[in-house]
Amino acid sequence: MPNKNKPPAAAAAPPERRSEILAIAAEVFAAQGYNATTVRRIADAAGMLAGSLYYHFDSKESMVDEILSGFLGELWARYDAVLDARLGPRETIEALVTESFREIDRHRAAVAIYQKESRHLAALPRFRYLTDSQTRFERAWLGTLERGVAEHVFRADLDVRLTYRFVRDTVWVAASWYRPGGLHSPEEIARQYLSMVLDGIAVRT
Amino acid sequence: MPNKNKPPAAAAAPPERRSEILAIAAEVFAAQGYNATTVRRIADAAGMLAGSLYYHFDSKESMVDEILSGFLGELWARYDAVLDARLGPRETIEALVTESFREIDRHRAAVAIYQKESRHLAALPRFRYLTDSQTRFERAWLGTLERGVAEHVFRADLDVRLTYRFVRDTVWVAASWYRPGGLHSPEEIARQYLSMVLDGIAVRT
Amino acid sequence: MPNKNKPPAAAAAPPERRSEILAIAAEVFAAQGYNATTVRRIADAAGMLAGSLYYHFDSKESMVDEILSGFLGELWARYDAVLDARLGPRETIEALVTESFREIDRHRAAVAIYQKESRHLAALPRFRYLTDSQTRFERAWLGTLERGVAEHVFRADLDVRLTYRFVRDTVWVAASWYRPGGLHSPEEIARQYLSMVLDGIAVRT
Amino acid sequence: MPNKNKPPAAAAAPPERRSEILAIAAEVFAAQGYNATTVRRIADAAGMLAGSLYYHFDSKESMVDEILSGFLGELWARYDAVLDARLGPRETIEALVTESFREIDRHRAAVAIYQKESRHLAALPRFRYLTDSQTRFERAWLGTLERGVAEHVFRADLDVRLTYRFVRDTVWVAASWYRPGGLHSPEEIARQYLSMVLDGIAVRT
DNA sequence: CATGAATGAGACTTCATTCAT
DNA sequence: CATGAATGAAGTCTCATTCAT
Repeated sequence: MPNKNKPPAAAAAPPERRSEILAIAAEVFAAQGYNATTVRRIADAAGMLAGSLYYHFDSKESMVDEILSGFLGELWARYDAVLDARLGPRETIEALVTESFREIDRHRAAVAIYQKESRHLAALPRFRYLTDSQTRFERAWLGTLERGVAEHVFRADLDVRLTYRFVRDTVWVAASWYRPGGLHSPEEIARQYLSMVLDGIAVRT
Repeated sequence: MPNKNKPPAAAAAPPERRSEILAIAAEVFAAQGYNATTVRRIADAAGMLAGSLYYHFDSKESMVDEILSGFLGELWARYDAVLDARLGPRETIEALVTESFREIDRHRAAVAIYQKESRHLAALPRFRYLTDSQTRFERAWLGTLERGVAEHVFRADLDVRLTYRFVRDTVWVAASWYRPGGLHSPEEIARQYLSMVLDGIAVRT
Repeated sequence: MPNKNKPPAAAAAPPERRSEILAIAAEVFAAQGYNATTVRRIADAAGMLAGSLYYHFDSKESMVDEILSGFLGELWARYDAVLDARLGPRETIEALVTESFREIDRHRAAVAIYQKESRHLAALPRFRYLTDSQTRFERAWLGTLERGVAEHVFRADLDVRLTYRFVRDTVWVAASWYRPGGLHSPEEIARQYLSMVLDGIAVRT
Repeated sequence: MPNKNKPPAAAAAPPERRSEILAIAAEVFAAQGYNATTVRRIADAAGMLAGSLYYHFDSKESMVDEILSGFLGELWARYDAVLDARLGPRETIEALVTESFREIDRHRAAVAIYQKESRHLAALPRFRYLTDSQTRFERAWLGTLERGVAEHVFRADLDVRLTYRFVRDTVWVAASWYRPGGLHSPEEIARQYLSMVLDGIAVRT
């Protein structure tokens, strides 16, 4: 995935500038949308000329690629840790949601891009991993919900598939309004969100 | 004469072809994103040449404009009817959510566009009504939630603003997966969704 | 030169509308320039749709053609009358200038178009008569000036060719500011102009 | 960086290529008219592709802008020098005319463009300076002529306003036929022209 | 005679990308 | 590493023109 033109330097000497530019690019992509973002805008923000970006990256596409695959790689490391812990359904959902909001906290821009551009990009062969990830995603969440229903932890009268969609979307869309360092910590947001989804907003009678 | 200075929303005798094209355009915009959609793609889908679109519309921009303002106009007619009925907080939320899903059913494409492109477009003066609408939107939902808390219908331990965001997003994001004529009627989806949000997915103990 | 699609009506029944439209077109061409004038603008001014113009005329080009050839036809009728009268050089110049300003008074728009678009249009085969006219033009004026020098009516120390150019341009450029029905009659303008060119603006010492 | 927000007239270190292209563009604009000149034609003449022009310039419009404002800037520097010298009316007219023909000699293309396109372009806000310049222009010439009449240097029986128009037009229209390096130097043309305007072409009796 | 709708060529412009320096 | 200049494909839009009704 790294640039093919790059000198074969060892990982010991990490190209500082590279990830710096990537972070800038992510921010701009998130703010303006991938298509609407010109390579020049990224370069401007990075303090260089458009052409100079091509020393570091193959193409605009490979920038988002790196941004998204980086984010998904990290996300799955956390998700897998949760899933491998074989907690109960409710606790699994809680952990997944919490990790999701933490990821939004760490990689807000990447998540926003993922949320907005996933569908377009998935059409390109190079981004097949987006679809793969979504499949795994669905399996994990849907499976947990179903397990919860089977174990009488979640209500049986709900359409599991529908519930999955609601939950999935709400978590990720949060990336569009979340601002790191704001009033709420990711854990606090997760708690509030879980409270709503698990127990409802209505007062119990 | 059909072009230039035509009121974007209404017309005494709506030229058949116009709304036909608009529906097609909405579909393509929703599927590919506004920026990524070329005028030629719309024309192709409408069975005409790109240039011919400009007999009916001033610009690509004015097409989305008409799509979005049409959708918002209709939406607010329904919302206002609900709000004017002065129901209780829970019933108001139920009615708003139901109307929202109905609107998704009727104007899926428009809602999807609204969801995805709102932020970019709102930067243009011509689309200021998007921001205005969002403000009214927030006032209506937030107000109802707050009233519910005051009247002990909704839980007091939830952050109302956060809850508003969760609810708002989830409803509209549904436009990205909803397919009219699918398994669930909008009313059924609303019921499921309300059940989750109001009472939670966890089994009561 | 008339439209080939026109019903073969006799000249006895002159198509009123035709010359009406032509006058409007001339006005717009003069104001905006031939290239910058769209066929729709002419149609607007004539109270019809762009397509409808093509019932009366073959093309935008044939409109200017008719405007210019009509103007030049009339102009040469007058010029020829003057030249055939075989006046003295000074009187000939006076008469030509006077007729020119009269023509500007009658066909201001056509003259302005001639002045501005002549060069472009002359490149097209159909407008060769523009070049022909200019040649005849030069012959008439230059000849008169030379005759005047030979007969000691005009100063011998002036470059005749240069003088011709100055005189020619000044007369026609007047079309760009002249407004029929203004303060000065064409004859008055001609008198002022001739006074300047023939006797100079300096006080004689 | 050469693009966007660059002062249209001056630059400390004028990029070679830029003014080269500008000179070519001026030539083409003058020959074919601004509207009729395609950006591709300019690019062809400059030996590049149409799109490449946009590295140097914002738009076709900003090219004429730079051409015209450059020309007017230089012209006014000369005119101001003349006016500040506070010569007599006749000498002032002589100096202004001479400077004008010199300017035509230096910037023939720009003058021709100014002459032909001034009116259209002045409608655009960006070209308001054209109107401003024309106002100053009128003030300078008209004022000098009036002073001349008051001082009995110019004939009192001439309409000053009309004379101003004749003189103004004739000088500038010369740009449409003048060829630098031709038979006559600008000074020679000015002398001939002044001789005609000041003393007339008729032999004194 | 005129309308309404469309065509098709071509205009200006944008932008990712390349490459010599 | 970065710049400056250019490429070439593609995009939005304009406009003269046509034609069935």
